[in-house]
Amino acid sequence: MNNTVGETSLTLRDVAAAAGVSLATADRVVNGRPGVSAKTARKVHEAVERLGFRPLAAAAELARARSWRFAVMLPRGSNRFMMDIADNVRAQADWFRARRIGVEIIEVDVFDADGLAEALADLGGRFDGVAVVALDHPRIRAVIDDLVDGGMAVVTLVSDAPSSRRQHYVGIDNIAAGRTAGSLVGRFLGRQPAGGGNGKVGIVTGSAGLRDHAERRFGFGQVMAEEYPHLTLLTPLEGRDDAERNRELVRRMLSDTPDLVAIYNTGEGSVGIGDALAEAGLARTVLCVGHELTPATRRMLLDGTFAALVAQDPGHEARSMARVLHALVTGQEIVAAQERIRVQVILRDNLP
Amino acid sequence: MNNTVGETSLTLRDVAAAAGVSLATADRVVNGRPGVSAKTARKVHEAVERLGFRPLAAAAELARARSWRFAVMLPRGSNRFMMDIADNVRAQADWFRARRIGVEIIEVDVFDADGLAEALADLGGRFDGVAVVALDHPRIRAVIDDLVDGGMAVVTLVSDAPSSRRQHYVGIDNIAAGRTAGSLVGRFLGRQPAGGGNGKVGIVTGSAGLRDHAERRFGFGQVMAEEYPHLTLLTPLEGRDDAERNRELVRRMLSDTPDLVAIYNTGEGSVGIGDALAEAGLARTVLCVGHELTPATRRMLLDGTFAALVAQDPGHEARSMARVLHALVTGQEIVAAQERIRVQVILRDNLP
DNA sequence: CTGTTAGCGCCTTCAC
DNA sequence: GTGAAGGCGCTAACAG
Repeated sequence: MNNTVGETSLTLRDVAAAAGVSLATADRVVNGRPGVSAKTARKVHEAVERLGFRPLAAAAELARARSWRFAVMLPRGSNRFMMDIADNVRAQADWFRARRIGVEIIEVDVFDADGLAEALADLGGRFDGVAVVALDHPRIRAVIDDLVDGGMAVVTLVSDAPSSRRQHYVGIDNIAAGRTAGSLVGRFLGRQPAGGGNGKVGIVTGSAGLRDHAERRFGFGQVMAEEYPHLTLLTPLEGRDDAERNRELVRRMLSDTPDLVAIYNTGEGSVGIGDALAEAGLARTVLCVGHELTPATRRMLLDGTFAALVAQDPGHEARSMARVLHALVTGQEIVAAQERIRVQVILRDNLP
Repeated sequence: MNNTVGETSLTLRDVAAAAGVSLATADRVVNGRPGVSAKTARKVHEAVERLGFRPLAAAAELARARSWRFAVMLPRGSNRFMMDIADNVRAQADWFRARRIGVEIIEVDVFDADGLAEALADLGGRFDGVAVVALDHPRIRAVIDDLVDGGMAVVTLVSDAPSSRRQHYVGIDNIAAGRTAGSLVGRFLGRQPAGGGNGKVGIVTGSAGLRDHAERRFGFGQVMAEEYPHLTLLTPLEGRDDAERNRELVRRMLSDTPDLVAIYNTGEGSVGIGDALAEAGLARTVLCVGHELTPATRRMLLDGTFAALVAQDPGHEARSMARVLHALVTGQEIVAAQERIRVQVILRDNLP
């Protein structure tokens, strides 16, 4: 076991000397640029291995002397979580500037695939990289693939388009997130239902068409069916992530379902659910689990209206997006473990 | 709302010109070095503000042309979690090398305050920064303060020494971690005890003297007393984080306590608990919550022996330690949000 | 296919 | 207290 990490500075010049070639040739080999004979390349590679050379990132960055332009496409005028992402991107201004990266945040209407597709296509040529909250739609896939073909680095953010050739997805596994919510609901209710009856579980979702919400519902349903068959899932109600609509939906749900024991919200607008429960005097009686940490959900976690939240960290996502795009355009390696976005469980006790 | 982040390259030379001074003077002001009159400094600061200048990190790093030495002090021959930290430090070899940082991992006997103190004192002068799994002990505090006075950057890792003048703590809030474990146990058991009796909760801990374990027990006890008074906590048993000892303790606990409903392990060696329960045919009957994700706890989470784990991410901690030490020695800013180590809740469904 | 050379933006002597 | 000049390690023109 070697306990010393990171050796003393060894420069490309040393490698070139060891391989008996010029600096420029060594550089070409190390960076995989063309114009070097196989034999020479081998000599250089060997020297690199033998000496254990790693280029100094700072010198490479400085010498490259070029700047980058990234675009971040977020859903227009939407929910708090997306605003958090945007804020976290802005909070990285210094980080970007220190790397000569200019970032433009572009707002688009995500629900409209054609609009998103056009806005994306419009980016071609003007940017070196894009992060986009995607829709898994044939048109979107096609545009993403065109951009990638055009040499642009493309990462999807929060909502993936797995069928496209995007280089990376910055976001959580939404099926796992749904399963996690399911286990929390199931375990918190207890395996033996207390009240005698078997209990109904209501589901509030943003829109049946959004991939992330659909995946969460799927994961949630899986766990319920496998592990908690005594609980009955009600038909999901679509509130479009809007608190007001959610409140109306839950009001009706409460009057229609006397044996409602829990509610799971796959998206935003949880505060409407809390309000409806409070009106009915059922806060802390009906178990609630939702997604994402916002001022509203934090408050409802603290006052017990929500028992738990399943969340992703917008700060981590914004930073990961920046690092990944930067690594992609500069040809650096991506540290997979660092960029894996965790499915977090937040209780009142581990609120950050 | 400004949607463009990170402007075009502006160099120190531009700032110097705008302020009507030389490059060297502008540099002195920007880096807070002495030898500049107040009036000149003001002119430069003003130009920096007006133009919105930020130094290019890569150029600064390259020009500084100096290397650093960091030491990482970990408990000797200890548990899996510490090995994970060490592995993650080694996995960053490239990151360190790219910044001219040499890292030495030093193993010490943590339980021995005098030995740790000596080993730490021994570092003076030989390193620019240290990360240490600390003991909150007067001697340790004194040595840390001496090192800091001597110009060394000191961060505590996993276990803090809050009374010292260490610049940063890389680790979780252990009271919050204990509270989180308490809420999980309480909620998973159900507010109304099912079996008629009120139920006993066993506690296995590493050593009463370790600050992190003590804090976890404290947080756990708080939640139990406040929220689940119907549950009775048994006296904590010390198994020194050893699986074999833990197995013995739990065997005895099971025969002494017929109405045992749950076990909380504040430390390592959870596998011994699982073994004892399996022998008694009580796995998945007695609820278990423990700490840290290892191959053993992962397996027991998957087979249902453990219901949940409260964890911290050793990869995040190793990277955070590296970034923080680097920022401290190079005088860069620390991104607090990025370095906050989260108290994670891991269920079978959100296993990474 | 290979080598030479002039910077990238900042920091650090050294001289004034 | 201030300025001039060289160099950090690598890249990208340009020659050869």
